[in-house]
Amino acid sequence: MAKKKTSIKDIAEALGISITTVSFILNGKAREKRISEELTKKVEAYIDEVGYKPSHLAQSLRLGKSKVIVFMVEDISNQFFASIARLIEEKAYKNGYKIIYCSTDNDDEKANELINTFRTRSVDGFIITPTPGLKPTIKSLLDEDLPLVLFDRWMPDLDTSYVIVENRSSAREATHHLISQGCKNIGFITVDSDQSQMIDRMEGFQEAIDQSDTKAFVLKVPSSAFVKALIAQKIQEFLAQNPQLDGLFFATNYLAFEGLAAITNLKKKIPQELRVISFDDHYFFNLYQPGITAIEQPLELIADKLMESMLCQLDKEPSKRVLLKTVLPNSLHVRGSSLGEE
Amino acid sequence: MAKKKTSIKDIAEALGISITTVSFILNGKAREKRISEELTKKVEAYIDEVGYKPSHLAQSLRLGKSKVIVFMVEDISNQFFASIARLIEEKAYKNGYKIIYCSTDNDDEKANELINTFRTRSVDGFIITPTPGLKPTIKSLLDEDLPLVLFDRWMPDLDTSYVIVENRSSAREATHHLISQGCKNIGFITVDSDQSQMIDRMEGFQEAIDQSDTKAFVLKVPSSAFVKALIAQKIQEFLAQNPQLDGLFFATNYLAFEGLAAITNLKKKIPQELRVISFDDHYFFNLYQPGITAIEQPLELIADKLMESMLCQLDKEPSKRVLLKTVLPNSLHVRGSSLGEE
DNA sequence: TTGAAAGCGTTACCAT
DNA sequence: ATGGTAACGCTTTCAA
Repeated sequence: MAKKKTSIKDIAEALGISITTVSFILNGKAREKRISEELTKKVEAYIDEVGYKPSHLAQSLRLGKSKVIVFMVEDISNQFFASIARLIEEKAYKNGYKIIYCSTDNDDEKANELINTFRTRSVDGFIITPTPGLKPTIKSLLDEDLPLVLFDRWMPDLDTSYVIVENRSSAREATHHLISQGCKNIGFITVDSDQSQMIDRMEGFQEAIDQSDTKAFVLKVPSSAFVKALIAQKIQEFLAQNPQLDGLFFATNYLAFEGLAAITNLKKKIPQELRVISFDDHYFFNLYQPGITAIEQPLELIADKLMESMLCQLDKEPSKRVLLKTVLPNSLHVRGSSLGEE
Repeated sequence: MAKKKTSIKDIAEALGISITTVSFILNGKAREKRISEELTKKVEAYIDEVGYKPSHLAQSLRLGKSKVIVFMVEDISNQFFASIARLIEEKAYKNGYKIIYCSTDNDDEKANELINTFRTRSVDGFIITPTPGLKPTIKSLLDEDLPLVLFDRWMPDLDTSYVIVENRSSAREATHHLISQGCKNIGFITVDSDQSQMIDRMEGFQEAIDQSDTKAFVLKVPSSAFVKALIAQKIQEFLAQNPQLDGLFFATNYLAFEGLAAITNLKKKIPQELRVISFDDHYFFNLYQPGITAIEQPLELIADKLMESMLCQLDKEPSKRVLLKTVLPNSLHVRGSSLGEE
């Protein structure tokens, strides 16, 4: 079929008019440039006929904008990130943007490399879940005035736009809930990392503990142990070593998944022997028997704010950009797993 | 900081040499073009110093390849597609390709629009989970010699590269398994759609039924009912109307999720009263009590083959491309949910 | 051993 | 009311 792609030049030649005229018509400037109705119609008809589509590449090169946003997360296959990906996709396409994704695995080196691949001005903006080691790179992005929104975590000493949730207060509230259900010895299971969201959750937990006469036990699963089987094993050991535990708070859902496996292995009854709660609600928690109490992040809102924060940078001059900083509330879904017997 | 981006021209000027020379050195052709060691070193040092990165955009325009692959699936937030996304990402980046994703929602019109957005030669290849209505568009992609790999489903009367799994035989095998566990009345729950993979699964189910003295009950959830709550309701009605059912085969995992909720609502015991099996294994199935027997698609292999099929088209001349057609085997994970009492 | 220049497909300024 | 043309940043052929 169509061997050679039609270009604006071909159209101009075929119709015996100039490239400029075609371009104007294509860009809806026919009126403005006072090109005759008649010619406009003719050109439009021809464009339709040959099915011409302008080259994004050439447009990007010329205009200096690629209409591409990079969505750089820890792991795109993680349900949380995948859901956000789905939600921002809609909004992005609606605004003429496409999304390139990539996963960092929380690996600084890999993340740095990826950012450097993209900063090659082939990309208009970055949405990133940063790791602490990314600070210099993020800073350089900022220096280059590249639109940037951090999410899930942020960098307290960098002036960036971000969308995060109230990790600390939600963790505190959830811990209070466990305490109110009669827990006296609560285990907090988190990852051994200094990502801001994890630190905040841990602090919220500690705050609640400090305000009560509950005992706290903390397990930080080393990120080196990040093979599923190993996580489960670590948790199982932790549970076995602390038989007095009557409550368990997982800092994120994939830890909870492994934890549930461990609990099942140990034949502990939820919630009778162990009350369980997790950060990051998941479809699964609702289906599990008993339902797992969880803190739900407002996905839709996060996605909304993410794109809003991005778009409001994309349009404007670097000088008069507004860096939206959003902190969103979560909601606690109380299900069977955390209820004390009454 | 760096206000103006450095271009190859800036480098040439700064060093008082020509653009060509810089370009040659950048592209590792210094040797080949016999540019002096000395100059090469100098240029490389300077490039390092100013942190120059070539513009992908300009390169793409010049070379006619964007090094971008579109990954167009039904729904990127679906765990299956998200997992594949994660796996092909690795291979793509390793080969210098980036991935733009988009979700079709199985909506022909939306999918068509998306494809047309991309065919604008800003993209080097397409990986697509097609819907039947996409045939003309896919055909036109083929006509334009755009590298294309279908997956999850295929289009029997189109000569394309694809990666699919053995839906029919796996469904047959799974059904046989249910029968061997004593099921006499098996319900098959699928979506009302003519996607090839769903048809194949259904046929596999029927084949097994036909070879036995088992009775089959089929529920096709209308895609119009695709709100989660509605799916669950449809399934619940189906179960209530067919109390004789002693086995249930879900054609895909999200149906199973809703089905499990329905079963829980009806207080049916798995597997004592109802043996359950699902297509598309999921992390969740292993954790659920009892474990849900499921057919697992070989994700890694699918991703491997997907990129292999893509890359082997990307490199070659349209005329001498090989269209890889891959059909991969699944594996049945037997868990508690399908075991007959003995 | 190096350089000039054409060209990829656009847009937009400046002419006419 | 239209058209010529430079420029976006790069690769590559041809010349020197």
